[in-house]
Amino acid sequence: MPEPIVPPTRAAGSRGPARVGANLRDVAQRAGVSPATVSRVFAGNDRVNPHAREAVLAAAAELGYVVNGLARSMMGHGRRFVAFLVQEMVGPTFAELAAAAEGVATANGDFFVLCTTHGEADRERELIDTLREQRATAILLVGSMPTDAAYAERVREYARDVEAVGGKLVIVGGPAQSIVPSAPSVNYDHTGGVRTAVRHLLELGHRRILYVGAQPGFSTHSLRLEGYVLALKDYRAEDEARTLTCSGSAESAAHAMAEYLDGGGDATAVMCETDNMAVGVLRSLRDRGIRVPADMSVVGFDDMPLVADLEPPLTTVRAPFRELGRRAGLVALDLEESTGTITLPTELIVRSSTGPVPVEKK
Amino acid sequence: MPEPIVPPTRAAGSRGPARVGANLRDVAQRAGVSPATVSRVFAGNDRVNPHAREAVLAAAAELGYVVNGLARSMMGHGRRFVAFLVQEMVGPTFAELAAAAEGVATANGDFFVLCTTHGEADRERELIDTLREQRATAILLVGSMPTDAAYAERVREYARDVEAVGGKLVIVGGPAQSIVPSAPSVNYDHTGGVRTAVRHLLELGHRRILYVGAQPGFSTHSLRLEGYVLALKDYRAEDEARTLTCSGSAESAAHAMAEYLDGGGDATAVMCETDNMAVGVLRSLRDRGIRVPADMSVVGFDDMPLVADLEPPLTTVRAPFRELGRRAGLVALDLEESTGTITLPTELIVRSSTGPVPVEKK
DNA sequence: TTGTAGGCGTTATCAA
DNA sequence: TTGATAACGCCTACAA
Repeated sequence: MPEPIVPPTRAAGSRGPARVGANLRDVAQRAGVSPATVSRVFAGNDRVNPHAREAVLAAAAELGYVVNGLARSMMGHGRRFVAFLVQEMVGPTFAELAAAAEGVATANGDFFVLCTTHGEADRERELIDTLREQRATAILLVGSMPTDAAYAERVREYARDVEAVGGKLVIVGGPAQSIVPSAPSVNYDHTGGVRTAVRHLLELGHRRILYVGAQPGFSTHSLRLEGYVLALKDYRAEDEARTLTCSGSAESAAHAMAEYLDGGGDATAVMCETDNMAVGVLRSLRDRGIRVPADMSVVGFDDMPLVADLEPPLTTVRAPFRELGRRAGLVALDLEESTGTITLPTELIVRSSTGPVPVEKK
Repeated sequence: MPEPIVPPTRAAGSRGPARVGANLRDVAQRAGVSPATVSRVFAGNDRVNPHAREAVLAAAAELGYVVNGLARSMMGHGRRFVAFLVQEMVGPTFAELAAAAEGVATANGDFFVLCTTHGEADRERELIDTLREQRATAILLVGSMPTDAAYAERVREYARDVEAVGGKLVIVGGPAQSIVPSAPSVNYDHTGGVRTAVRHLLELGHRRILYVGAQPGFSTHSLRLEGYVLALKDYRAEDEARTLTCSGSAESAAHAMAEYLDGGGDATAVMCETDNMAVGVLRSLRDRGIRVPADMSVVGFDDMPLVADLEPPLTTVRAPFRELGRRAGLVALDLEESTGTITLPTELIVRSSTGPVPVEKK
C-alpha cells in the first residue's frame, strides 16, 4: 500500500516566495537520500547506485517533481535561449527564417524567443535590455537596418552590452558587412540578386528599366538598389536609370506606379525591390489595361508564397531564407564558428512576367 | 578623478559557476550600502534615501550591472513567459496570430517563446515538459487537433501537468468546446464561416457543391465540414453532398481536383477548407480551361495574403486571427478572465470567384 | 530608512 | 558511491 503523499514541506519560519510543487530536497527526503544524490540522478551522467536511483525516481514520480530550469540556469547549466528581434512578424521573409532558426534551437534543447520592434528604436533598446536581464545566449538582430553612422554606433553598443553579460549579438539579413567587429553576421546576396534580375531584363532588350523601391537609408534598399545600378553599368546603360519610391506596401507601390504611368513614364520593364511591391505594380498595370509581359515586364524579389499563382506568374529573385535562419541559429548557439560575415547566394526564378521588349517601343 | 573599476570580486574559495558581470553585492560594496538597499533601488517601489539611491545608480553604471532576471524569477518576481506551441510556423493563420499574442506579452513586459511540434506527438510532449521545467506562465496549444478521445485525454494530462507547476494551458483555434475542464480556450467560428459561405453558393443557385478538405480526424476539418453539411440541410440539399480529400497543400488539392474532373465530376461550385486548397483548385481549373466563376465558383477559407490578387480574386471566409491571438495572450497572462470557451465570429468576403450557377447546367 | 539573516532550488567540491 | 557544505544572485521579514 503506497504511503500517503505528503505535501511539500515548507521550511519552518520560511519567508521566501510561495512554493509550488516539490523540490529536490523533498524528493531526497522521501527517497531517504541526500539532495546531492537526487541532483546527480536528474543531471544524468553521474554514477549513482541503481538502487538509490530507483528510489529517487519513484519518489520524484510520487511527488510530481519537475526540475527547476531557472535554478539550473543560475548555476550555468540550464537551457539556453536565442532571441529573434524583428521589425514585424510578417512578410515572406519572416516565416521561413524564423522557422529555421527555431528548428536549430529546439533541436538543441534550447529556446527560441520572438520579439518585434515595430521599427521603433526605443523599443529595440528596451527589448535588448530585457533580454540582457534574462541572460539571453544570443540575440539575432534581423532584417533591414538604417545605414547611417548613428545606427551603426548604436549596434556596436548593443553588441558591447550583450557581450558584457555573456551574450552574443548576431546580425541577420542586414548590412553587407558586419558593422560591429565582434558581432558575426549572416546575410544573403541582395545586390547580386537584383543585378542578375536586371541583367535578365537587359538581355531581353530592355533599356528603360524602372526601379521601384522603399525605405531609402535602410540596408535592404541600398543593397538592392546597388544591384540595379551595377547591372545598368554592366550594359553601359547607366544613363537610363530611373527610380520610384514608395512606402513598401502593395498599395503604395500601386499608387506610385499609377502616378508614374499617368505622368508619361516610358519604362518597358520594372524591377521591384520586393514581391509585395511587384503585386502593387501588377495591379496598377492591370487597371490600365497594360499587358504583362507583352507591354511591360515585371520582376520581384523574395519569391513569396503565391506569386507563382498570379496572372502572370511572377519572375522573381529567391533568397535562401531557410538556410539563412539555420545558419543564424547555428552561429548564435556556437554550433558553427563564425566571426565575420557569411553571405548566401540568391537565385533568379524566371516565370512569365518578363519577356522581350515590345518592338514598337524599342 | 574616477576610481579604477575593480573587477567583480570572486568569493574566496568559490566553487560556483564562473561569474560574468557584477552582481548586487558588488554594487552594494562599491556604493557603500547594503545589498538590500541596492535591491530596493532596482525593485523600484521601495522608499530609499535619494542620496543612497544616487550612489547605487552610479556604482551600478560604473560596474555595468544588469539585474539577473533568472534569480528574480526564482524568487517569483521575474518576468513571465508564454509559450506558443504550433504545428508549423507557416500558413496564413500563423503570422497574425503569433504577432498579436507576442504583442500582448511584450507590452506586458513578458516574453513570448515559440515552439513548433511538426505535428509529432512525442515532440509535443517533450516541449511541454521542457516548458514545465522552465516554469512557463502559460502554454498556448495552437491549431487543429486530433478529435479522438485518446488525444483529448492527452491534452487533459498536459493541462494537469502544467498546472502542477503553476502554469496554465490555453487551447487556441482547436476544437469547438474545451476538451479540458480546467483549460480555457479561444476559438473562432469555423462551422459558421463555412455554413455562411456555402449558403452564399446555394443562394446563387448552386446545388452540386463539392467540399474539398484535408486531415479527417482533426478539429479544423470536422468543424468546417460540419458547416458544409449544415448549410446543405438548411436548403434541403443534403442529398447533393460530395466531398474530396487531399493532404492540404495546393499541389495535392490541384491533383485531387484534376482527378475529380477527369472522373466526370458534375459540381458547379467548390467549397475549399482553406485558401491554399482553393489555390490548387483554381490551378486545376485553369489548366483545363474551365472559367471561374462563369463555369465554376470557388470559395476558400482564411483570406490569406494575395488571394485578392489572384485571377479571379478569391471569395473566402476571413477569420479574426489578430483578435484571436490578442485574446489568447490576454487569457494566458490572466489579463482577461476566462475559464470557458471564447468563440469569435468569422466573415464572408465576397470577391469574384463566385457567381450564379451556369444556366445550361442548372 | 537601513542592514542582517535566511531562504529560493540547484550544482560543485571535498571528505568520508 | 554518498553526504555535508558552500556557492549562484536575488528578495524580504524583522530588527535596528
